[in-house]
Amino acid sequence: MTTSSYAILGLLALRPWAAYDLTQQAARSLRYAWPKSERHLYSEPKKLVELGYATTHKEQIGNRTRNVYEITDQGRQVLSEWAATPTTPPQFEAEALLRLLFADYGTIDDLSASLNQLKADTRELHASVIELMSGYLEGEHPFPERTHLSVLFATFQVELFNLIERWVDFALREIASWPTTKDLGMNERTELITRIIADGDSVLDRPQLADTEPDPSAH
Amino acid sequence: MTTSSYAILGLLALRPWAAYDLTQQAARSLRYAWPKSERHLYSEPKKLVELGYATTHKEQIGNRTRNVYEITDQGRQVLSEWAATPTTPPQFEAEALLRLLFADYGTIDDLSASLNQLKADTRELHASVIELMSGYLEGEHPFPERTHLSVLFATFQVELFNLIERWVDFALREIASWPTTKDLGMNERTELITRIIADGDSVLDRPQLADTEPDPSAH
DNA sequence: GACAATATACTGCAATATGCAGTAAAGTCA
DNA sequence: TGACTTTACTGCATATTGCAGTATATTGTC
Repeated sequence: MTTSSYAILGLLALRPWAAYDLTQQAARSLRYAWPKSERHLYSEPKKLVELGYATTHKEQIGNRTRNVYEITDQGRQVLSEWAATPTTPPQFEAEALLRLLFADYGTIDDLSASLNQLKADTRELHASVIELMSGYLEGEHPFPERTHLSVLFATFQVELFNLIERWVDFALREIASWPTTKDLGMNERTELITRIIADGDSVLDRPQLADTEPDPSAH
Repeated sequence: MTTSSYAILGLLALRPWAAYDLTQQAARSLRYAWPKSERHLYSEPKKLVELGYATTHKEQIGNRTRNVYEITDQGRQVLSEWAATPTTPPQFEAEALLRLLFADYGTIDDLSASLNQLKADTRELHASVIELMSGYLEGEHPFPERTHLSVLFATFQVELFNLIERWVDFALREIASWPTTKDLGMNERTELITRIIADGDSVLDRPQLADTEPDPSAH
C-alpha cells in the first residue's frame, strides 16, 4: 500500500465510485495535495480489489459498462490505521522555477515567459478552488458533513496560490531590471535580498524593497 | 528528453560532475523545484551520454572509480533551445494535507501529529536554505557569477516555507477548537472562513480571525 | 594504531507511476 | 444527421522510486 493507494481508498470510504468518477473527483480534491495521473486513478482501484480492500462490479449504461468500486470493512480498517502513521515530507515541483535556476541558458524574455506561464497556471488552479468555495456557500458540497475538512484544506491552497502569484510579480519586477540573464552575480541588489532572506524575513509585503530599486518605471 | 534530463544537463553545463556529486548538488538546488530520487540522478546522465549530450570518463581514486560526466556542444545546444519551450504547471505534494482531507478517519491527535510533522519537515528545509544564503554572504557560492539566479530562486523557497509554517499554526489553532474530526460540516466558523477565501482574501495575517473564535485559550 | 562509524560511489531489480495512443459508446448542439 | 464533446476505459512503452546489496575511503577515538 502506497500513499496513493490510501488516497484512493479514502475516496472509496465516502461512497462507491466508478473509476471515471474517481478521476473527476481527484481533479477537485486529491490533486491539490497528492497529484496523480488519470491513468493511475484507473489502475489503483484494481489493486485495492486484489488486496481485499475494495470490491468491484460492473454497471450497464445502455451499451456500455462502468466499473464501480466499493470499500470493504478491511479497507476501512487499514484506512483508520493509516491515519496514525508518520507522513512523508512535502515536495514542490515547478518547471518554471527550474527555468529560473538555469535562466542564464536563455534570454530575459524566455524567463519572463516561463514565469508568466507559472502565474497563468496558478490563476487557473486558484479560480477552480474559488469556484468550489462559492459552491460550498450555495450548499453544493457533495458530503456536507465534511465541509469543515474541505474548507480548512482549501485555505492552504488559496494561500499557496496567492503566494505564487505575488512572488511571480516580484520576480518579474526583479528581472525587468536585469540587463541580461547572465553573470550579474552578487551585486548590491542581490546582496540586499540575500540578507533579507538569510534573516528569515519576507521580500514580499515590503514596499521599501519595491521602492528601493528594481522597478525601472519608478524613476 | 524529459524535464528531468534537462535539469541534469543544466548542472552539467556548469562544470563536469561525478554522478555522486550530482546527487549532492541536486540536494542543494534542484530539490526545491524539481525533486528527483538519488537513484534517478545516477541513471539520468547515462542516458545523456547515449543521446550524445554528455561524455563520460572514469577517474581513479585509490582503489575506487568515479564516473565523471561532461556536457557536449550538442548538449549545450539543446539546453538553450529548452529555455524557450513552454513549462508544465506546478504541483504540490504533501501527505500531511492528504491526512487533513481525510482527517475524519482518524483522531484530532492523529491530525495534529501530521500537521506538526509537516511543520518540522518544513523547518528543516527552511533551515537548509537559510544556511545556504548565509554561505552566499560569506562568498561561498560555487558559481559566484550565478548568485543572482540562486538568490531569486531562493526567495521563493523561503516564502513558501514561511507560508507553510504559518498555515500549519493556523490549522492547528482551528482544529484545537474542534471537539472531534467528524461531522462538523458547514458550521458558523467554517462559513466565515469559506467566505473569506471565496473572496480571494487571506485567512493568515488577520488578527480578527484569530480573535473571533477558535483559540480555546482565548475565553 | 586498531576499530568503528560515517561518507563516498555506485548497481540491480522489482514495484510504482506517467504519457500517449487507441477504442468506442453516449450525449449535445446546430 | 453529422460533428463535436464527454464518458469510460485499456495496452504498452517509458520514466521514476525504493530498497537491498557491494565495496572502498576517511575520520574520530580509545
